[in-house]
Amino acid sequence: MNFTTSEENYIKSIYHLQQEAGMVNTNSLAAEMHTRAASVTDMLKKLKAKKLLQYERYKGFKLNEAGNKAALGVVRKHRLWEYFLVEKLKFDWDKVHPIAEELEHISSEELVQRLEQFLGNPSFDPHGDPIPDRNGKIPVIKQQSLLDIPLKKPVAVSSVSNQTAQMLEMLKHYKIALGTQIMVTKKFAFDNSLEIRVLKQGPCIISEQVAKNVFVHYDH
Amino acid sequence: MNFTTSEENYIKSIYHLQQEAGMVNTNSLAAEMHTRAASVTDMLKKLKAKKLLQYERYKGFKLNEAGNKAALGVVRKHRLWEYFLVEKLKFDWDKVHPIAEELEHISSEELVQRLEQFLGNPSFDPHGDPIPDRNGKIPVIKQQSLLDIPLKKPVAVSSVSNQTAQMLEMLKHYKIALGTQIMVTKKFAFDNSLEIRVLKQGPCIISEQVAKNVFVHYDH
DNA sequence: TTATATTTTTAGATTTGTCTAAATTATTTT
DNA sequence: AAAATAATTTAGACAAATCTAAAAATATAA
Repeated sequence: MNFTTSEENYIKSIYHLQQEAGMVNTNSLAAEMHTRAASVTDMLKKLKAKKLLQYERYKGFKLNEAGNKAALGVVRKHRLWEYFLVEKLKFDWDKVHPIAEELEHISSEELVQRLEQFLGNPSFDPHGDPIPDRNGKIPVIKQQSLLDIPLKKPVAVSSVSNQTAQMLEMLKHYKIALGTQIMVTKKFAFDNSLEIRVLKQGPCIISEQVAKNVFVHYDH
Repeated sequence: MNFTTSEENYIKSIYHLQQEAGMVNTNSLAAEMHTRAASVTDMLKKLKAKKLLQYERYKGFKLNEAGNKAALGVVRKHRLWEYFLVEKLKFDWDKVHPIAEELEHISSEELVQRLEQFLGNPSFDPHGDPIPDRNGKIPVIKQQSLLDIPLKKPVAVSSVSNQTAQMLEMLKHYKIALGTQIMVTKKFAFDNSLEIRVLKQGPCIISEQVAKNVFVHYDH
């Protein structure tokens, strides 16, 4: 099946909202996509006609099997291109998202497979997000928010869930990147901020909002 | 200045027709782009409004300085991506054109510059066509059609002007690629076909139509 | 449980790029 | 130079994706 760029963008956004928020509705999708509720309704009809989602007017909607598969295909392309941009073209990891948003719509299936091979079949993109394989299968790792890590346990950063340019800029300032080793040295009950120690850096304090979006795994 | 995909495609086609045929008119452009003359007229008005070409109704049209620069930007992206596809992703040279047609519309200027550097600043794409630099400057080499080469002079293939899949498939069959060393051993007056000797291959005969599109330079 | 607020959908318009068919301008032929 | 032919443009329509404003359905609150 072939999709327009616009259809792919809708499918991908629905997929992400279903993952992260669980709850998707017309307005939240419109907000996510910086468009209007009426436009969402229009597209939902088209996607239903293409049998990519269940949809009854006023009753909500949800990707079906085919829709999920389509979404994973776009996510796969996006993350492979991000990996390419960072690892091969040496872009900073906080600059690649908008470019990958364009590249993810290039249609050639052979291109994606050759790109994947060229990159060495990576499992995670530069933000730590898993790259689905050609069958849509996603690798999993056990990871927890930095907020939930006990004191003095060494951990390594495995992904960052908030990927706004602002967030990534801030992490760069703290010298926190994927794989960076971290230890939580103090927790402040007042505002849930954390004092952490970044490997080879002095201690620093990060807010609850930052910590919530940094995911780590135990490092031994 | 930013252009739509459609605008870029028109600009690029006008540029190519101006190079190769010298003569461009509404119908030939429509034919080149597999569209209708009326659509061409519509787009010409838009491109004129954007000051990319001279155009007076019924009087013909021609890219101006800005239009030429825009065209060279698209050609540059196309050829860099073709180089990437063949050299890095190991695509056959006769398969890359349609994919590069999509990739050439990715807008990031930084992407193009990093890609160029990653590829080692190549001067020619996998079909032997010159890659404009970031200022639109095109490298030149002295080359001639195989038709015009005297007997027994060793030459190397430098480019192929007809880049249809059919042509490229045929050259692959003859084991002729860029840089391949060739010698013309006989010319037949009857149909202007040539007997040639491809390095490390037995002699073979190619038609005038093929020879006309194979460009070579002297090889010493 | 009626009234109010929120969410979602429809109706109708707009933009971009395309098309067909008819009209206009230019070119060629006799 | 008039008539025939070819090239080009206009007029009007259409599809995709979007929008605004209003209507309809659902959810929440008094």
